[in-house]
Amino acid sequence: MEKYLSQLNDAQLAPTLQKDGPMIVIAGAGSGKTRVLTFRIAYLMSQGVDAFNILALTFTNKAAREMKSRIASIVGDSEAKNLWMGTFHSVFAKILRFEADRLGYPSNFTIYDTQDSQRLISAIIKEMKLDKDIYKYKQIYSRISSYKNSLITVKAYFNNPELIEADTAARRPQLGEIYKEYVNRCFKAGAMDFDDLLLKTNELLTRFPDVLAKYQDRFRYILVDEYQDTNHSQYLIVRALSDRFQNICVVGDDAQSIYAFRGANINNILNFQRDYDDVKTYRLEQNYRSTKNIVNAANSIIDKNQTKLDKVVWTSNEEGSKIVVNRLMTDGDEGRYVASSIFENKMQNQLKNNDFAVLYRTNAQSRAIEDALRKRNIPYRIYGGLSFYQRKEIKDVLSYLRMVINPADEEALKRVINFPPRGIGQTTIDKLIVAANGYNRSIFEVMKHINKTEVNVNAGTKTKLQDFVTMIESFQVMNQTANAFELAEHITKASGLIKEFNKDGTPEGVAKMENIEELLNGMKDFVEGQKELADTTGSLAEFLEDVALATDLDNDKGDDDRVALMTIHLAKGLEFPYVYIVGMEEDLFPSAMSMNTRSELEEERRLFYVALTRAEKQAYLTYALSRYRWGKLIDAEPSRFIEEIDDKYLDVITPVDDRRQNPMLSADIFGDVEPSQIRFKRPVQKKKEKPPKFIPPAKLKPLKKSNGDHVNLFDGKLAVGNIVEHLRFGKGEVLKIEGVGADVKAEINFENGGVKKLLLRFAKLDVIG
DNA sequence: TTTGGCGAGTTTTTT
DNA sequence: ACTCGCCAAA
Repeated sequence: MEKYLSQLNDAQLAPTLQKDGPMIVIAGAGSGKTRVLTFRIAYLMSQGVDAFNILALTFTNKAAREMKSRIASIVGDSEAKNLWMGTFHSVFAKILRFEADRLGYPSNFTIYDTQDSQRLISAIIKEMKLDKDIYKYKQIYSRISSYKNSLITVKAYFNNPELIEADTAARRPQLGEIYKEYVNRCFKAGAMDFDDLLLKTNELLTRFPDVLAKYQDRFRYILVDEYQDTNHSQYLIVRALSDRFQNICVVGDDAQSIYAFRGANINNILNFQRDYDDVKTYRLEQNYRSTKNIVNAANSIIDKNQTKLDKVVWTSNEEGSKIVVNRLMTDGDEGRYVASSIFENKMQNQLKNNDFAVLYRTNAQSRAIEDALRKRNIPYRIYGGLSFYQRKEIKDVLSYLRMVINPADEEALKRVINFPPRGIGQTTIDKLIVAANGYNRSIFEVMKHINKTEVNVNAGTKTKLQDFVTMIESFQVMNQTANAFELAEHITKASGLIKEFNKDGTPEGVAKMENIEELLNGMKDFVEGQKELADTTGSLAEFLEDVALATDLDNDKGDDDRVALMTIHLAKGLEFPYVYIVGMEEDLFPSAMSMNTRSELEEERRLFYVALTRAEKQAYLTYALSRYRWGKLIDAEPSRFIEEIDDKYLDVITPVDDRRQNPMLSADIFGDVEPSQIRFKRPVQKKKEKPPKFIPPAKLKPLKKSNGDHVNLFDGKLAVGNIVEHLRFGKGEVLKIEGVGADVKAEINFENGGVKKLLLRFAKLDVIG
């Protein structure tokens, strides 16, 4: 052990060696907090603490895995095996499964993801015949979510006139009723949503003192990473569990608190000293990650925040290069700049792709970067966004699997009962739901005993329902002998899913098949991987739980060399030699939705702090003067955060007074103003079209006249028209064109010289002449 | 009951 | 572009 401890500096050593009692470690960015956590756990074990008695809560399951394997390399595999490490959600999901009967849940309960929850809420709103424009399901979901995270149960809600009044004032008096029905339906479906995993854990620990005592006794040493991002629900769990032994070690950085929007409460870290007696406070202030320039620049930003703990992060690393700031004309230019800069850096400094990360505020920004990287043949990987497991075809397969484990699962049932189509329509499903509510049974049970019920459907439909039940039950039988992979493979065939996706041989269908293929391969790996680890079973139920709680980072095998693209939120805790922070624009970063209050703006500033402190050697900040948002090209202004950094840390390569390089910036506009005063002003500028790009056959619709870009279409045959709207969304773009012609291959010549090739399919036309 | 066409929304961040 | 919900026609 000694030889390991010698790797720590004095500041890191002190918290590592404090065995007992409550302690908080305020750890600046890059100060080695993971190291402290790892060595502290190893040290506890070397002091005779049983791994069985240690609980460590981390931010991602991947972080937990990595830490565990490092601990294993110090204390040995067999010792480390009994450690409980993972995210709040995954650890307490396991405990809840074990204790489920206390709460009246089956131990095989489903975990609803956000989409499942939102669909259920949407269905309830419809059933209650409420106006969907007032009761927007997404808003209702986030309202219910925040109630749950504040431990406001349905009962507590109805006992709180203020809440009812607030929702009534917001023209949503039925919110409580929706909440009540949602909770009921989840319960009957044997399902918990993400927030329930924490809420029900709290319920379990409060209602059953013997259960509380059991886990208090078990988890004698508790460590919590990223404590600044815990919400009220998580806070109470930690308090309850640590209450008996008070051996609680929390690690965090108030400057990196970025999850207030999902209920994280920065006061949890600010008030820790108040919550426990004799708290020892440690500070890790030496940064080992970044250059002086980056550390100092980051400090100069966070200084602008009022709410913070005293802490001075410093480093003895080299000075390093200044932070490069670059202005581009459009988001496309921004992408191309990032791609060529990465390319040059790679060539000049012999770097690998995974030395680079591109960070952005919103997932939608990844597109322009992707396009540019692809053109340059630079391999990349996007983290987050729509995850693999949320794709339609994957969720369809998973829903069949969920039905096998928990046939009461309402959302899974509704997805697959008529997909592929088997003649069970909406009317029938509605009747089943009504009956299920009436009998207080699950929909599946009602279907199974359809002949004993009063459900009014005709004989043909009854047969179809029974066939479906029989099919699911046959899968359940198979699940007793076959492994998860074999079963899934069988289900994709037997359910008709494969036939459905192969039916028309479209590229989309092929892509979907490939995804299903990938899912099956993943399951195969899972089954084989679990065989080697004797402690787990590799069961289907386990696979589904992993899938429900896995983050995108967790799936990263880290074995391929790619540039990382991700949101700043996802980048927390990671580090890269070269970091590009793109979209440094007002209304984008800081987000337009987060500038109403000081605390919101301060959270955005902390987010910027997190982004900048990911960089080890070099950081780049870029912004564009115009950018496609909501499908439209809009003007943008540089982010205030660029101005907040002290100039001496910056290398601004496109100063605004450099009019030679930037013909767009004309003298008339700036007049005789000093360059410093005009720093971030920019002239009004004409829209600029994207360079030529081949797009596959486009759907073209005649539109009513509007004043958009004027272009000519031409072809050997006949096609004339105007582009009236140029939209970009998701991964593609649409030209809305008004014109006349037949099905023709055409090119669009833009006035600035660009060319687009199109197949025009005019559906409805105003024929001229 | 199914199917296709139409219109609306998408873009704040996530377990 | 893509998904989702709604509507009318088959």
